[in-house]
Amino acid sequence: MSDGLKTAETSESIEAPRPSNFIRDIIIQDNQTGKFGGKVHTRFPPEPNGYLHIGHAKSICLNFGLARDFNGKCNLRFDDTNPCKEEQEYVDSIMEDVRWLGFDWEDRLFFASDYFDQLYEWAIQLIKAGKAYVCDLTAEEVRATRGTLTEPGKESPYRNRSIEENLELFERMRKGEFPDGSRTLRTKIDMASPNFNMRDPVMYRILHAEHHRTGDKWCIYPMYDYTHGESDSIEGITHSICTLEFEDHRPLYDWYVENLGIHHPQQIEFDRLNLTNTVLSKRKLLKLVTGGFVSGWDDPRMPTLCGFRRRGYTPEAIRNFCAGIGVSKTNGIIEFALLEHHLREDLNKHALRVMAVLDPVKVIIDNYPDGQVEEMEAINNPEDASAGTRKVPFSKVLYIERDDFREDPPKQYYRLSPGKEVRLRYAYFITCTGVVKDESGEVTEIHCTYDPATHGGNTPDGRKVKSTIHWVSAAHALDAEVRLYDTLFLPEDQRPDEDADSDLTSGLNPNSLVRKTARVEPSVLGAAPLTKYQFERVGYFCADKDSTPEKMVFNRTVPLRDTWAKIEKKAEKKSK
RNA sequence: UGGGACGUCGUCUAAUGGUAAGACUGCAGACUCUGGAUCUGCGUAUCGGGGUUCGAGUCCCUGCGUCCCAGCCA
Repeated sequence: MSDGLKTAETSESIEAPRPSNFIRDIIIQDNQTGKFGGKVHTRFPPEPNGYLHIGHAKSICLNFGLARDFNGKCNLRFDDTNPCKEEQEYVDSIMEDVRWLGFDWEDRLFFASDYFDQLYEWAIQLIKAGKAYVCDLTAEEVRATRGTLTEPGKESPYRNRSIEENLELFERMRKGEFPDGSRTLRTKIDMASPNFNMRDPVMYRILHAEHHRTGDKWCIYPMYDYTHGESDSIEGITHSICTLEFEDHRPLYDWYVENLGIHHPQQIEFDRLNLTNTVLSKRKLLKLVTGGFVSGWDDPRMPTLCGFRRRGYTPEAIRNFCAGIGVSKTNGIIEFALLEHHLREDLNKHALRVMAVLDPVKVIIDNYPDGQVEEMEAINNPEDASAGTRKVPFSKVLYIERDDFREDPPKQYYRLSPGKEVRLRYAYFITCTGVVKDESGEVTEIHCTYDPATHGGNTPDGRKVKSTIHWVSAAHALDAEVRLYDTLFLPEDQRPDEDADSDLTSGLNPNSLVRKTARVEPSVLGAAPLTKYQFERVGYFCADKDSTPEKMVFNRTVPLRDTWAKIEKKAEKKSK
């Protein structure tokens, strides 16, 4: 069956097969009927008024992915019709993020503003056809005459101006003879339509504002509805994929290309991404940045692509996530855990293992020679033999994780405790012989003995130990700042995006960022920003852009799954 | 209460008139020099009511629920 998908000849790629979805079905059908001559041409059309977030990633993967899978093309087009909100900074960041995600628009970088001249010509064409008119009503008056959900609107008193007068007025609008908001060019359709978008929608508004690309060439700017379909048409787009809220706009989209008599792409709507405990609305993200609630668009707690990148997420993980969630028209919400699943899956395969202690307590190995240092061989990535091994210094005084020792161990706890033996990863078996405490009762030193025969962590007598813990040599470890992230919003609020005008600030998690000084094995010294590690038994970390050889800084990308924490939590619940 | 769309495990997606499947989550276990990874097992779903049909998640009727629309934003 020829369904337009890559055939054996072109699909040598090892990428997982993509599940079908209703949009692929439409394309397959279009290819069979020859609707677009078998061509598939999509576009990703961001407005440059903010940074891209994970929701955009879904659209990017969809549009570029469809083009790739059906041997088509995908354009990058900036929908820059509103000079008041759009900036070059956003254009630059969007291009960087699309590339980082792994997609390439080749030579097809476009701007809706590239089409302003053509759009203007077409507007004149519609005026001449008696299908558009200049309206002198103010914004308030237009609103007042638009009607309601159940009542039709009223026709504008200017609706039946002569074509000549409309032409002249529109020309004078363009020349800048009228102040902002004093007039609009409106499409003459139907003020009684049950669809508001058809009640004589505005095509052009007067805006004496400098545009980031066209400068002061224009003081009238086309509206989204008048611009989008024509831009698609100009670029030869076949399938114009957008989110559900534009469903009501489709009749207008169709109206413009039909009445202009130009190529008619097919608009298809899909469900936008919602993620639990995450805010994706542009307005709210902007507020988080401008309100100083985060350090910027790339704050590692932000769901922006640059935020995820800085946090240590990989493009592969995000792409796999987008492929995994599917595409439909159901308005749902994806659990954040699914994103983390794909993240861990990728990081597990690629991140270098290293030992770091986040909450250190001193261990002294009483029978280990003073001043002796041994280089222990450690595996860099058990999932990837080609990553090789490294040497980690070992000595008499070490740090281990405070949580890896219990003076009074609960049931099922099999790490270090008095009289118990554990393995120090890649080093020796040690047995706890006693502790030293301060006045407050906190353990300050754990004393142990080691078994010299267990060098490297192996036993000649084959004896087993229940637990292997990580460590660093006190004299050799680096002090590094680690930034531990939790959700930006209170964990119990699964839908912080739901309420359009929620306060935001009251729902913020005060513990979303915790800084600590960790002790890290020396091999990480000088790691470049974005270098990814697994701090063994703790989590995945990534060197931050603030990191320097003098002061290393690591972001916790995501913790490792912690089975013990679960067991303990359950036991706690039980005892209550 | 006008119009547009959508209702399948806790979550997301599939099944295109013919055994309701997969992933994530959860639970139980195996294994392990990471309580990581891996492996095994378990569990839960067709919004309700009618109808058509040998057979309905799928088609028809009807009810209910959810989302979107009254920007000179996109």
